[in-house]
Amino acid sequence: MKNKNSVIRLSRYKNALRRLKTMGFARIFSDNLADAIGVTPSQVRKDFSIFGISGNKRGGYQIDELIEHLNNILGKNTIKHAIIVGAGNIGAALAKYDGFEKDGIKIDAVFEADPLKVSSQAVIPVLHADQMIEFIQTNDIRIGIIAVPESSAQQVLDLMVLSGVKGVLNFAPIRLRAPKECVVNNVNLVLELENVIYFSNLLEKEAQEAEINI
Amino acid sequence: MKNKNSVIRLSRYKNALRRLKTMGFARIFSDNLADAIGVTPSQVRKDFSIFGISGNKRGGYQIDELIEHLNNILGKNTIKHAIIVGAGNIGAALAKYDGFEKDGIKIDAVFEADPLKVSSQAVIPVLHADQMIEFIQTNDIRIGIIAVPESSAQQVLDLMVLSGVKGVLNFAPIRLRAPKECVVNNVNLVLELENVIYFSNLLEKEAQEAEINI
DNA sequence: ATGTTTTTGTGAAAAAAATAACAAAACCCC
DNA sequence: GGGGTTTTGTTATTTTTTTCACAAAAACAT
Ligand SMILES: NC(=O)c1ccc[n+]([C@@H]2O[C@H](COP(=O)([O-])OP(=O)(O)OC[C@H]3O[C@@H](n4cnc5c(N)ncnc54)[C@H](O)[C@@H]3O)[C@@H](O)[C@H]2O)c1
Ligand SMILES: NC(=O)c1ccc[n+]([C@@H]2O[C@H](COP(=O)([O-])OP(=O)(O)OC[C@H]3O[C@@H](n4cnc5c(N)ncnc54)[C@H](O)[C@@H]3O)[C@@H](O)[C@H]2O)c1
Repeated sequence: MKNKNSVIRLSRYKNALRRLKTMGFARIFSDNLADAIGVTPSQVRKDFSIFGISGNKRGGYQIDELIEHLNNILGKNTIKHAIIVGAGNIGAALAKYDGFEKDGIKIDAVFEADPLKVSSQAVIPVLHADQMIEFIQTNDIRIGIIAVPESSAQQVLDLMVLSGVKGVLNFAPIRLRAPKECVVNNVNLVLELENVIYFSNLLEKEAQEAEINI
Repeated sequence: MKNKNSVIRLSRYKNALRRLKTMGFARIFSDNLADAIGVTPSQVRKDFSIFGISGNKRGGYQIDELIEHLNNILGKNTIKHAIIVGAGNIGAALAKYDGFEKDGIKIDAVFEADPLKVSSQAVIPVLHADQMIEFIQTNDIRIGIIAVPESSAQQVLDLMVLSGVKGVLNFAPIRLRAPKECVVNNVNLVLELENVIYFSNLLEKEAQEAEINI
């Protein structure tokens, strides 16, 4: 898929822009934005160029306009509805998190297999897993978050796809198979941490070698 | 940084291998592994080639040997100690998660600013944030996880770096600045979800256009 | 007005990553 | 033990991503 990284960066820019806006900026230059998310100014302009975003020579970009534009590209100008499956550690944490709502993503419900964890009167209702298919269909949900154990993840995904879900964020550390009409994005936190460990080890090793070569 | 993606995939391979091993395999071919994590067999062999991992022509790879080798490269043959800062939604979820320990990562303590959340007798003790620096130094902690609000994240990182932390996994949705001797890896879940939304929208759009062009 | 400075937008170049291609080794079967 | 088959390991090729570089537009100064 071409420009995958650009899209990810667009989200980052939007994020940074919101912060910069609350800091009182009305306009922004490619190098401010670059600095805010840690890329080169060229990269910023290139990304914008790819998606047809333009600013003003010497005047930079109007923040409000830019955010609007980014939201349009990212399909975020209408509220997006999503569900979470699995009301365990991570599922519950996500359900309580207010950062999604701030970004126009509304978690409509959580689905859980364990009847003891069901609580349909909560702010974000926790419903029984059996109700998931119907809920997805009647509420036309397109986005799902999988927070169930590895062993049930594929099964949950299959049900989601069957019901009409088109995009999934998966926390189970396993590769899920989906038909090509459904996007699956995996978040593997162990892997992320291992990665940190690897690169920090590498840095330490390099530092030691540099010391020897003095 | 060169080969960054290869390193990430090495962790994936290791993960898949553990699963394949419990399924009874003793040997594995590049195409099995490729299939398990969703890449091409060439990619698998290329990755291994880069890190000097070799198998047997026609015999594939001995799983145990391979895991051992990957662990060595990833610096995982000794237990890695880490701390979490912030005992909120995500911090608590991570502390309870058993997936880290399975992978040789031990969370030694959680640090929290709110005295009401401190509970030093818990399985993984939740200590007061004031004790962090000393704990890191006396226990020689190199890895930290940041699970505090955006507004305190940079401050926490600075303290960590000061105390000797060399690698950080950050959940706050903000770019943190670290000196180059400390690696910072960001996990931004809102962004991950936005990404899913973008690409699923794209797919739907493409599907619609394809329909028109029949 | 005219020159100077700043900053964008993009095409060209470089770097990095992924894929393909295939020789060589290892095994199998007869 | 020779011919066929499988699978690695690596080099070559292609694709993708990032960076560079600079012309042109806009703002400013004088
Ligand atoms: N907790 C973490 O910090 C963390 C970190 C990284 C990855 N993960 C992954 O996230 C997933 C969930 O982790 P967790 O720690 O929240 O586990 P958990 O056991 O706390 O929660 C899982 C929940 O899913 C429910 N469940 C099981 N099957 C279900 C089904 N078919 N339909 C609906 N609900 C079902 C269980 O009843 C349970 O409440 C796991 O795959 C785990 O590997 C978790
Ligand atoms: N909860 C989620 O699902 C989720 C998802 C994505 C991102 N995040 C991010 O993760 C971070 C934490 O989110 P959360 O939902 O767990 O928030 P939370 O408010 O539940 O938890 C934050 C905790 O950090 C503590 N804290 C604040 N300053 C501290 C300091 N200096 N030292 C130690 N502890 C301190 C607070 O007392 C609180 O207990 C935030 O940056 C958030 O944006 C959370």
